[in-house]
Amino acid sequence: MPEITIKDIAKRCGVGISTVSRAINNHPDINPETKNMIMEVIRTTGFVPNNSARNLKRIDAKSIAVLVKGITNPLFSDMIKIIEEETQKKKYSLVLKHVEYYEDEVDVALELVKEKRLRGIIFLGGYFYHSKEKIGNLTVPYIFSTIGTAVPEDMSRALYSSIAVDDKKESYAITSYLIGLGHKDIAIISAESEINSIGQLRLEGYRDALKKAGIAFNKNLVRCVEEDIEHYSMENGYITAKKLIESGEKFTAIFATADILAVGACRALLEAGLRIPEDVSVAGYDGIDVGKYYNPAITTIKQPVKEMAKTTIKLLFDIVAGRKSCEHIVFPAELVERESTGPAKG
Amino acid sequence: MPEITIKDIAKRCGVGISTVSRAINNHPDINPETKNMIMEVIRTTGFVPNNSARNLKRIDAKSIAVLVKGITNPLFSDMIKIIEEETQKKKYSLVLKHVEYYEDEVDVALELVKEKRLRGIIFLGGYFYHSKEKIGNLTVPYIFSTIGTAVPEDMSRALYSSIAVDDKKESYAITSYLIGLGHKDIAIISAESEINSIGQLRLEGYRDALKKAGIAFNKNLVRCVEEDIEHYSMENGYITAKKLIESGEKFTAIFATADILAVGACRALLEAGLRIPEDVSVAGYDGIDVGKYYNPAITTIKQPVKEMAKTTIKLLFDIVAGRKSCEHIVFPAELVERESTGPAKG
DNA sequence: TTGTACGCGTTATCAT
DNA sequence: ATGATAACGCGTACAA
Repeated sequence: MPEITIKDIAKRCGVGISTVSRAINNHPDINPETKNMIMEVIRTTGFVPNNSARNLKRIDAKSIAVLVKGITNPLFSDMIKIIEEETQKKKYSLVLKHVEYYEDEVDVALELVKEKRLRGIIFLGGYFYHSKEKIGNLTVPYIFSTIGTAVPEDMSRALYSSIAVDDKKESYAITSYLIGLGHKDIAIISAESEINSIGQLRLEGYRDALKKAGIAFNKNLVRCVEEDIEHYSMENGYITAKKLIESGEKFTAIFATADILAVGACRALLEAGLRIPEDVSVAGYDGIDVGKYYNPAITTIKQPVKEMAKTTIKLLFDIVAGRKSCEHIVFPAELVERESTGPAKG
Repeated sequence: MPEITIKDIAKRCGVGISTVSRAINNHPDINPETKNMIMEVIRTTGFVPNNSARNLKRIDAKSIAVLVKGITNPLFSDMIKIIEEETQKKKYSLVLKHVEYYEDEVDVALELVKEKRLRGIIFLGGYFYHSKEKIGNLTVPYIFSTIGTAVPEDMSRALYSSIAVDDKKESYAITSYLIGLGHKDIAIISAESEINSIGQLRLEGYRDALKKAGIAFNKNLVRCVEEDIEHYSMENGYITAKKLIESGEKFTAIFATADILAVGACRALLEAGLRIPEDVSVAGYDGIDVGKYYNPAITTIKQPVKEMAKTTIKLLFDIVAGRKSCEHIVFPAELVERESTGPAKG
């Protein structure tokens, strides 16, 4: 297939290549008439400039990228939307790239930087066990926005920026809240078992809260989701809660480490004939929409997604502009009491 | 920043450029020793080939793309996952591209084809009012997978392929189901007012069903979602249902044209002290997870997402391989009766 | 205002 | 097995 190029347009118009280029890129020094003529030919001929060739030449791209690991995560949608808006305001273009779960996000970033001449990168999701040397190759500014992610503490903090919620602390807070309601047998549904994962951090907060209250830790109340299906899914929350119920282990509350798991857990409880919160209280984490509209509405730790997104993009532009270097910002989350939690039974 | 290129590697290794290229691309005719040496240098030096340059040269890309309009749509996640799997099996690479709601998907496709040398395209979401001439510029095979999309009938059917569910028919089916339960005052919550949108098609099915049953059409029972917030969202379902309730108009059932709207509607009903389905029945459309786990579980029209995705990718590869030309496949959906619908009151 | 010619980083072709 | 060189399509100094 003979792809149509800028040369063909030039020939057809009886002008030079550069004139066509000028027309395409809205350059000032070009005769409006010739420009119109050229644009007309381009329209009728259906010519589309080849981006690869453009990127290859261009030094100045004015674009940043968001690398998302896990498009399924509803928290990301809101963040992306805000990042898009702010990026547009700055007259930058945004490259949104979906990273497969088996891909290394830094490798993907490295490629993308060369390909698109990026000025900066935002990492959304994924874990970050990246060697210093590899991440050192990343010559453009980057930020780990760790909603749903854990940044290992051993990573040199001067090397990167991060925006995050303190998972351990917030997890501690909601567990303490349940304890305050009189609950002692609190089950936890956790999504990951790897070290430094958010699942682990949230689990730690839970343990700390129990310890503080002098409640013995019962490992039978710690339930990890199924490995072979999507970890963060209603289905997995449902299955895991169902197993918990059928195990006969006693509990009066469940802390699901994600709202999406909480929904599934609620369903399992309801199907077992248990009332929420009269028989069992359920608390979630994240603050996504579904928790608000569920019946009963689910008590949760709400992450300030919008503020975090705004801060993320602002920080990135500050760094790009040389106004700032690395920063590590931790946002407080909010405990939202709704209908799914109440005093412990009896 | 002095970007490191293949030339630098060649110099450093004391070999020719082409040898380095061969090493990178796993070409057969290269001495394993030199290859190892080169790869080692590449590793230590952190060299990453420039994709723009590669795409510019390459004839043979073996890649296809999915253009998604509306990442929020949970239906798409499942489809994408399957498409990814199948694509990998065929040793193709997949380019996933998010199209902004204000962008023209065909324009984006046109660019992408040139940039990435695509072999085929799958359109997910979006509407398709594309002029023949414009879409005629698309020289590679493409498929409109119309889950959540309407293909205008006036489009020359020989020009494109499509995979779809008959929105009108299925909408007719679920409305008839409600009528069969004795409902006469059935409200509908619809998401779009544009002609040929799925919203409209589903509305038509609803009207047809009423007509068939001899029930007068009451325009006060047709409620369109708010324009200024995300159309397909729980929030919008909630707001719209709330307005309906407060209007005082009488109804015993609601047909929400998307499960996600149905969830919001349920919440509004429950907050108004109405019981589901005793006072009001609620039916959705789509068959997404949340409907299954909601309380009450929501009766719906379930789209065979996985089968559709499999068929889509299979058809695309068949067309790419020249085994087939255009096809238009309509899938039957399934009416799933759950807890949110019951006999009409009184 | 417009056209010519070079180079961006890579792969493919053709010698060697 | 390896190296030199011509494209790929476009932007841009520079010349006209």
